[in-house]
Amino acid sequence: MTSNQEREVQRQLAQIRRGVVEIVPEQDLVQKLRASIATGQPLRVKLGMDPTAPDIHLGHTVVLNKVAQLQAMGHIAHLVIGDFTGQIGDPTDKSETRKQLTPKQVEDNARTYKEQVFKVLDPAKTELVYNSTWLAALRFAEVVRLASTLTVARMLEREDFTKRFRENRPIHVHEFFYPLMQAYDSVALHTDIELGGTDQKFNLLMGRTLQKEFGQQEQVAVMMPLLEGLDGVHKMSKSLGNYIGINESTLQMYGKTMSIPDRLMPRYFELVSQVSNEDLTEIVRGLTDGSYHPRDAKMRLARELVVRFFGEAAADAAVQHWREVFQQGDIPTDIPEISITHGRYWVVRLLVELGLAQSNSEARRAVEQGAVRVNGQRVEDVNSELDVSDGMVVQVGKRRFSRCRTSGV
RNA sequence: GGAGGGGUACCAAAGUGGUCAAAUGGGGCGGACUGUAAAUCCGUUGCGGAAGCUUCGAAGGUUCGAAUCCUUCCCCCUCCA
Repeated sequence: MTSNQEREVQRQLAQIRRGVVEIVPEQDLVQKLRASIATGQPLRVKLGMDPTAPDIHLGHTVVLNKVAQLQAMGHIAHLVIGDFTGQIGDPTDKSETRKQLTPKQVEDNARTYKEQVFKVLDPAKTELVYNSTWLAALRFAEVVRLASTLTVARMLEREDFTKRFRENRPIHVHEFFYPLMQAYDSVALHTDIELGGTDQKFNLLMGRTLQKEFGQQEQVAVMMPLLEGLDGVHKMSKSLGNYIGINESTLQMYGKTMSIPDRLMPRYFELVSQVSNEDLTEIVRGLTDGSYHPRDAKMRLARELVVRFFGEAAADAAVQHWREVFQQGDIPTDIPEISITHGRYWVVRLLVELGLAQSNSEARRAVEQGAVRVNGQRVEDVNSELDVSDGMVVQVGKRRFSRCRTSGV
């Protein structure tokens, strides 16, 4: 190995290390990088995606960014659509067995994925694969063999299993198969590096176990931190509603970013921003010693995100919009339009019609609490009847708007 | 297969015949204050334009009246086999 090559190994290693929580084991990674650089063979990087919820958010991009980085170094990525594993669902604290997706749903979700994922990944260096391809083909005898490689005690090392076990909550036997199947993906793909959040540690390590069992070189597990969502506490997830989707409108993206708790700014800059290391250090320092206003940091981040996914022009518009609506309290220009039949409506019903309230009771409460405005005018009386005109703007609280589009003539 | 414990609203958790649409806490939503931040304070949180209706694992039953008592069933947990 030439010294140039060794330098390249160190360069890649240093880059890979950025932002990661843990590389297990790092020594294996070094060896793989050496081999790859010496032979010119790219490493095979695996990232699994659950096809049940096809919307990608910033939390996902933490890992995706890392994959993109590896691609930039010349390695190739296998994006595994877990259409088979998705039937079980990665065991969590609460989730019960998931309902099986139809092939059509999987296909739809996969398509949505592709669109979004390639906003981050390099399509030329990405192979999209479905794990049903190999998992569905396994015979029971082979499954038994897989299962025989590990013990219940080993399974219970997994934190959520231990926890449930300890708390006397149910653990279904089939849930044990999830890590096994994910691990088998690595066998099927001869994976060199598997990426995942820290919550994936157990599964990632299982891949090593199984690969060894199959006489393969063991993969390296690279774990990224879990990004906290808008609430600042729980990890970003769609089901918790605390996410920023990369497919959301520019205004949503900008606005939601602005609502992230201040204290998360250093973390967001580290994990989702693409600022240089030097800038990052500078930003964090400023936030810490108070010389950099957290709001300004957020504006910078919010702008960067919108630029990245939608471009400069969109970002400028988003900034301007945000200033108008939230700093000056105007009605936003770009709000969802709901078509509605022309006519006279009881406020409560109108809110429900427009999707601004789930039920009459909820709508009534909103009015009673002074949260409802029509064209900027507060509606005080629950019994009000309103004539709906085209373009009328109805607002609940500070953030929910709908514009009426009277249908027909 | 046997013995015992348990299933209450978004979550946690009280309630063991009426005063329970169900305490309390968390979460959510709204308001005030702000920077769509944090903290704090206040209100609200089954459905229903009202009368009222439905809710405490499910279905029946006892009762003037049940989340509370009885029966059957489903599910979870523990110990034993």
